[in-house]
Amino acid sequence: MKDQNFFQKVYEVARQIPYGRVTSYGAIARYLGTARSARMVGWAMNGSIKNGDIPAHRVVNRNGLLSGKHHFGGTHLMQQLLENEGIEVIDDQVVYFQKHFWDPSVELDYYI
DNA sequence: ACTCTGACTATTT
DNA sequence: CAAATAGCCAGAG
Repeated sequence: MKDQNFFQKVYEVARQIPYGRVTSYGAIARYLGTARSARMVGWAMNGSIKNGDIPAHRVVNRNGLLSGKHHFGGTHLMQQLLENEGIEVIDDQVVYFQKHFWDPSVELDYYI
């Protein structure tokens, strides 16, 4: 097992994202203590696909843009999933992103 | 052991 | 205000 700790944490947090909510890579990274490793969060999400059970579609960049939609295999699968959860997505961007934003550092207390 | 890359973010031009 | 650049960490070749 090595330190997949990082990935593991990311997976756990991502898994705890409530239905109809979205968060940003940076928010997760910050929650994990590695605020500057937002990219790593995305990398972890990449593994989350094969890992499964990870609602990566609820994780977008800090702008609410579906940056990782291309990694979802499909074209607009990510957008469709979000819309299916009641999140308005226009032009690959989450509308009222701030309103749907879910900050793990705040909602999940400060530790996992 | 070294280098490159990447689903980001903040800053500067 | 929009676009370009740099900084950043950690995994994979």
